[in-house]
Amino acid sequence: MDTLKHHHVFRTLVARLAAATHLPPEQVEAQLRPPPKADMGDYAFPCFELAKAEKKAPPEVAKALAERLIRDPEISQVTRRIEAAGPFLNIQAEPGVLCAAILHQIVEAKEKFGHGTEGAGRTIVIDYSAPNFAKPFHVGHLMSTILGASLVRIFRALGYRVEGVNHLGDWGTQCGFQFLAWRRADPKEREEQLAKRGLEYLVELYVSINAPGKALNDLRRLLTDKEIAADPSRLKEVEAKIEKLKPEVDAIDNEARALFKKLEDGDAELKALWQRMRDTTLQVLQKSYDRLGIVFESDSGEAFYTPMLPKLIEDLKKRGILVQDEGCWVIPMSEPGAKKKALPVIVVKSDGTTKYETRDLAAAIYRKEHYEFAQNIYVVDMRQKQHFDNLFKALEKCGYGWAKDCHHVWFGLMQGKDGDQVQVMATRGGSMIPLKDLLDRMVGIVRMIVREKNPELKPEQQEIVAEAVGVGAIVFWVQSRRRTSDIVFDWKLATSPDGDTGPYVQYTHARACSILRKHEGEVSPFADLKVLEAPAEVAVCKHLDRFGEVIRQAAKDYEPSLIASWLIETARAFNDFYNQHQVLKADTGAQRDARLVLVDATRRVLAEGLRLIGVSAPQEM
RNA sequence: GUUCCUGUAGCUCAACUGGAUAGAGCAGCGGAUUUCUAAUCCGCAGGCUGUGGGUUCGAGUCCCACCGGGAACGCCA
Repeated sequence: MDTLKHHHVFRTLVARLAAATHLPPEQVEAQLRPPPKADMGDYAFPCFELAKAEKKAPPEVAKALAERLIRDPEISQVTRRIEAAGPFLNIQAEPGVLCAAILHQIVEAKEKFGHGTEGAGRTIVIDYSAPNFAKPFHVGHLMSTILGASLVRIFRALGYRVEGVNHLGDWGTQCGFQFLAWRRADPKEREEQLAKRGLEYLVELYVSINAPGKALNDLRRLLTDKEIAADPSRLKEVEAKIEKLKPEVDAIDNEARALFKKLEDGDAELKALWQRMRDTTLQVLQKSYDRLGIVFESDSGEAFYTPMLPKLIEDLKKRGILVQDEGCWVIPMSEPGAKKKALPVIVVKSDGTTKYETRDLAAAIYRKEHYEFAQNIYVVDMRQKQHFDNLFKALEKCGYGWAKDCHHVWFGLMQGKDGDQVQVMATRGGSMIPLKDLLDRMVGIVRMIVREKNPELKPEQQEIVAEAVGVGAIVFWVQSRRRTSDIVFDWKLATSPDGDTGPYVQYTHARACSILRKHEGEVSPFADLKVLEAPAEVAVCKHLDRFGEVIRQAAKDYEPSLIASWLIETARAFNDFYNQHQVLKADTGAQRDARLVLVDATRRVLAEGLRLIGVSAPQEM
């Protein structure tokens, strides 16, 4: 399964350690880890389990093991120091040998270093981004979009065939709201506005038609406010306002629902309008995807699956999986023995229309038939956890064993800060920041820095760098936290160019490229890499060595942030090396040649790591 | 009310899935440039890991309770 290839120093240690302890090599490999501090050594082996098996104290076992290994001729060729430190066995590899072993792997594998073939012949479907029809692309969409696109790249690096699907929210009652707003607008003006402002105008329509509904919600929220609840006169006032507003909101809701039903029933005029609105949306989205370097294999949204619904529903009814409940057709979710009744999944609403659950069922089945996936992944925020739990359970109830291959990769919410109030960014509330604004602002900040730091760069080159570093900074910011925590959007934090950021890693990469550029020649393939013995050199190599392991962990946990933090650590190690040692003006030619290999390897691996998380790597900045 | 996330330095986050003295960045203070890019590097300071119990050789990590923050709770998506 795990085809991670280790260099010969590591392999030797595992083999000899396994022989000395009589443990299976896999177990030794799993336990062998770097100690907390670099001066303790390169590898540490905890002796707790071994001690348990031998019924001895761990420090005693560690000591005996150390004495044994020191006398092992194979081990002594690759190690400099082996010692017991309490219950741990610490091993320092022979520095030059270790550096050479690691760098040889990179020189050989080039861009493929760290990649794997464990996914060969298997397909993964990743459903991500999925913005809604006729709504703006804002910073709230960043998480799914960036996380999903990154997972696509990571799984491809491990040999999987990956199908990225942009499951557009282009069907449902919301379309009815959009149509209603369109109908209420002046026919001449709406054409002009759509031609001139495109998506922006559609968003305006959507916000305006939802304004009464939002006002009603706000009023209802006031009812639970302690201060108001305690004051009968104000409470009455609020209740009166609600009563007054309710008929209007109900009317809008009913009309919108009716319009959506008409669309779903096949009304040609609405279908044409729908197509125009969809095209307008996609056209604008494409600009953002281009800037982020994202390409989807499919943009089949919810609408794509609607033709499959009647047959699916008929089939489920026939098999007795769908049952009637309060006018709806549902899949019951309650387990026979459970004490609490779980709510059923509604597949057909009482007015005969379908829900997004219906389309998600059809989509999953279609993907299984069409792609034969090994995994079907949904990159959607945590609010929909229950929805996906239900969806997967429903698939199971439909008799699909592959339901277990479906995963909801959830993430925390992007929240806006309004004074002390923290709330989720939403289109309805109008509190969201368009993605374009955020990217433009960051690019602007970077543009100023480029002009200041690198004035000899040609203006058009400066602009390319500003775009790459600006967009990269935002992408890195999103990727630099674990996906499970919420983000409170803060302009200052999101757009900072200093510290543990994308620009830091990009700058490090550019520095490495700069050395190679100044070298003006080939990096010698015959360099004697064993001369790389300084602690800073060894530290860089050890970081590079971890790349493959980090990619695999990121794939296993669906957590690209692991690559982001590894990039920071690796860049830091390289900058430390850069500060301490000269490359082009090294003391000896042998040292220079070996360090050039190190610089070249670092440059390669950093660029690849950045690519995997969706950040570009300019050669100068 | 039920369920699910979350709580670590002033702020934003890590901690290799139960291992050694809990680490980075920002902000603050002090240093390093006759040098391949100073968008860098080094040092100082900053902590009862929300609180209380439990599990064991060992807990930020697992279990229970409580407190604070966020979210979901069928005919929206």
